[in-house]
Amino acid sequence: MVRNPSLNKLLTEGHIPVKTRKTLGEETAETLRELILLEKLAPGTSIPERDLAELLGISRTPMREAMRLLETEGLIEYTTTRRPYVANPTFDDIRQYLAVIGCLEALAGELACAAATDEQLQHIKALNDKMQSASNTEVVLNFFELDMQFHGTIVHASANAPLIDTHTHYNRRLFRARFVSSRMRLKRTQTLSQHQQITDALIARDKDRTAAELRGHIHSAVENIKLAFSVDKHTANKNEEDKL
Amino acid sequence: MVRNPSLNKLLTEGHIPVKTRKTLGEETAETLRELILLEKLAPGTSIPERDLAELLGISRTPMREAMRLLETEGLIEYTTTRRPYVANPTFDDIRQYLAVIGCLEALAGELACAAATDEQLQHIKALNDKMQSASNTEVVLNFFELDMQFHGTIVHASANAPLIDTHTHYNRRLFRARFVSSRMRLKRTQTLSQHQQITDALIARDKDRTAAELRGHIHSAVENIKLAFSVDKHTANKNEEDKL
DNA sequence: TTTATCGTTTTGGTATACCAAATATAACTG
DNA sequence: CAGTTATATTTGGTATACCAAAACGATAAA
Repeated sequence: MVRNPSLNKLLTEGHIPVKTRKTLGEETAETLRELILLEKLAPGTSIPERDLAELLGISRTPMREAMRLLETEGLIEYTTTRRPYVANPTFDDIRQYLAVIGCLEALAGELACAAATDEQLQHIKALNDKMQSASNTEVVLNFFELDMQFHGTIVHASANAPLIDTHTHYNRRLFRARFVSSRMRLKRTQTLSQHQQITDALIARDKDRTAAELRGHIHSAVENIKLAFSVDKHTANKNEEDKL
Repeated sequence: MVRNPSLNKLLTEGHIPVKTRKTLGEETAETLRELILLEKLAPGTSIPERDLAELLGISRTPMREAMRLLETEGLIEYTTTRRPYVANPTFDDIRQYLAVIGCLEALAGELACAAATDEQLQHIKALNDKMQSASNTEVVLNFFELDMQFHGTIVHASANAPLIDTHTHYNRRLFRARFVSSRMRLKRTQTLSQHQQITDALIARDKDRTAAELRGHIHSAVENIKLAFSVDKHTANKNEEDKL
């Protein structure tokens, strides 16, 4: 806190938004996360603490902290002898993640029906509109970004902090899978119509319908990713053969 | 790994269950967690790294690691100036946790209907039977233990590792609340009848009914904890007054 | 050629030292 | 005496050193 009593009072009363300072380890976690999600660090890569710390010009202490953080997020795993490496989830892992995130988003949708402000609903609607109209003209990455934002905004509208937090974690584990899936534009019309249904249900503040729509949406995400996964593995194997 | 190739083969083929060695930080996290859940470290208590490390006879490094772990579990929080203290959730926080854990358990119940082995279902039934018959004779703590086991076993039967993990985390955040609630034996007959319904639905492997029963069960947990919370706060205030 | 053995190097775990920021304490001033 | 300022102490963040375990590599034996 601040020494000055009168200033301190201001802070205590919460008029000024105070954000806790970020530690070097947390910042490192962010850059590490980006490296992993953008596949600068490919799945399965082993990541010795020293090398990575040196690479980023920091000591091992905050690097370890960052790696521990990413471990709880499921982006980094450890061998039985505690050697860290970038997680490389199987399709079955991903299906499990999706089962959970589906249930989380359904809950979020339910809560959002009661808790969302009109502004938030308008924002969701705006995102949906943008996706609907721009689906053909926009480049793939933008569409993907919009998709993530759409879901994220719904979850935020639930106003349930731990739910938002847990959702974020699962989203990170699924980032690559969703990205790959989105890249191949599978069933985009289906995706768009589902988004439309979700948006409508939300604006009507219809809990059950919103939850059901979100559940169905994630359910078809499983199918899309399954397809994307098999294609991806196939090309990966071809590359392997090329190397041999 | 092991140096000997033939031994190594055994390990790789997974015939021998290999558990990754626990680090001192993780062990410390466990003891710390116990200290917090058993209120040896009361909610709100500030916990300086050095003191606590010295208390447990270890250096600050693993202690920091442990505290970081408990932070992600929500048992430890940090002030804006990064001073750690034992989390002290409000009733509203707890309600938010319960909303999430309710949805998680409902999902687990659904999955368990398809994934559970007959042995697991029998185990769940056995736990329920034990609670039903022993509810009057057993001491409070045993009843509480059985209750936790009952729910935990259902979640495990879902065979969804990340779900189990996330559920464990939320359970820890709710441990004290549930314990306090359980201690005052509110609506125990209701609890027992709900457990019976859940067990029946599970054994019938009826997804929808299981999910619905679990949802309802958690919903009444909110009511119980709400009541317990107000009583607890009241006595706490009385104690405060006693001190003055 | 394959497999076991031994010495070397790498790597994660832990303890410790140091610093800057934050807190507590004392001195001071209106 | 309330409130400010200056000083001392505590505390968390980071870097670094050291150790034991693990991985590596070369050599020897079957």
